[in-house]
Amino acid sequence: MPPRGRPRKFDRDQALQQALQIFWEKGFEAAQVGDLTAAMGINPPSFYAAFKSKEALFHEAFDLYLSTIGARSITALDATPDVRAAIHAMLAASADNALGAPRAAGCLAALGLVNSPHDHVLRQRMASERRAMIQRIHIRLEKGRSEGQLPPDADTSGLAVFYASVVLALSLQAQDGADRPELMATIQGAMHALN
Amino acid sequence: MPPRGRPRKFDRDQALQQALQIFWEKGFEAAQVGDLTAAMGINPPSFYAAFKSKEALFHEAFDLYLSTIGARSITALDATPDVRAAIHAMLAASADNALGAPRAAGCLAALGLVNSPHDHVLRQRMASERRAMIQRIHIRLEKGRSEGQLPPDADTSGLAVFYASVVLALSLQAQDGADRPELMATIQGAMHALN
DNA sequence: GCCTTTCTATAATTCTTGCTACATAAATGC
DNA sequence: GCATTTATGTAGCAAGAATTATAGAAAGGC
Repeated sequence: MPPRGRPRKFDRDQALQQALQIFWEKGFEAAQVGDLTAAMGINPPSFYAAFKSKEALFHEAFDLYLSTIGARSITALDATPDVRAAIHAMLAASADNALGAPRAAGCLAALGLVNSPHDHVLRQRMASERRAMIQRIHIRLEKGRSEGQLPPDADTSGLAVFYASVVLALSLQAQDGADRPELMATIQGAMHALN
Repeated sequence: MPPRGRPRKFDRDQALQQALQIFWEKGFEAAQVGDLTAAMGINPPSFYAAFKSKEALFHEAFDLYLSTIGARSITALDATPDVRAAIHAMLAASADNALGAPRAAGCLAALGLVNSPHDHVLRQRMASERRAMIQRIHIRLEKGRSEGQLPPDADTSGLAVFYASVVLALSLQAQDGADRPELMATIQGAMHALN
């Protein structure tokens, strides 16, 4: 049966996607509620009734980002059999995401709230996501080593930190308007660490 | 002869240095005028009389940053004879700057105003500084190649983009609380691109 | 000594921005 | 039909932040 009161005139999921675009393009702070409601096609009261607050909306939008856009590089990392190819595929997916972002915004997880206070909840969530990325890369490298694709004495944890940093750098470059060849040059340079 | 009216009770240069610390630690937007005046030990009217506006003050503080802190990596880059050692010295200087920054803020030029609108004057100045860094690295690599320290077919412009991106990544990592060993691992990984 | 000039201190003022009150509309359940 | 529930739209509130008005203080010039 349908819910009790007057039904929504807008689609919540679609509005969330619009909100993600705005957050991604402008960042959390620069995206103001007026921008969001305009893109979502709703008014402030509907906004707050459906999403609680700007911060809560960002959490939801970020969930959506991770499960769709962000998941691509993780999939590339885990689903590619050869470890070098896997790292390359992850970096290529990151570059694609950065280039496909609205107004060259780079990765939302990489750059989100970078200039906010350290104790900001959302900032800490971004940082925690970045740490998780280091972990994922480390695990993948360890798997590659155990399969004999890397030398036994490879510094996998150092390499994990390095490749995570390259993902961040790709986003920063994209924000500065770098094009695909420039990002590819960065990836190519980074791949030498595995030779 | 001394200037006409009542003399300042504070030292302008010293106040500027304090302001730089605050901007560096918190970023342009998060550093509010109250934080700045508190650190500078002055009141808002003195602040505005001496520095025009928060934005003008940031310009001055950034000048100071470039000519002191930022200059260290450029000096390291230019003053080291061997090109590989020069790149390594530049990265090490960047890591030092990032680690020495107040509250692990990373490089001011690398991360400043990253989440601000693209048309913000200060943001564009940061971006322009980052582009200049790519240029400097490129020139240094070209010099090294002409001196026979790099293979004749080395992709110096691609490598320049890559190493500039590593500088950015070091700052982002430092903001997330990375310690020296982690930054050194990133540098070590990056150095493989020159082998 | 007094005028002019420039700085200092307290206390607003103005502008932005996230958020909400209020009145109204559209659905369900009895 | 009427009460209940939930959504919409207009208009505005409240808090925060950059900036300034006003009065008074400290120097030089005559």
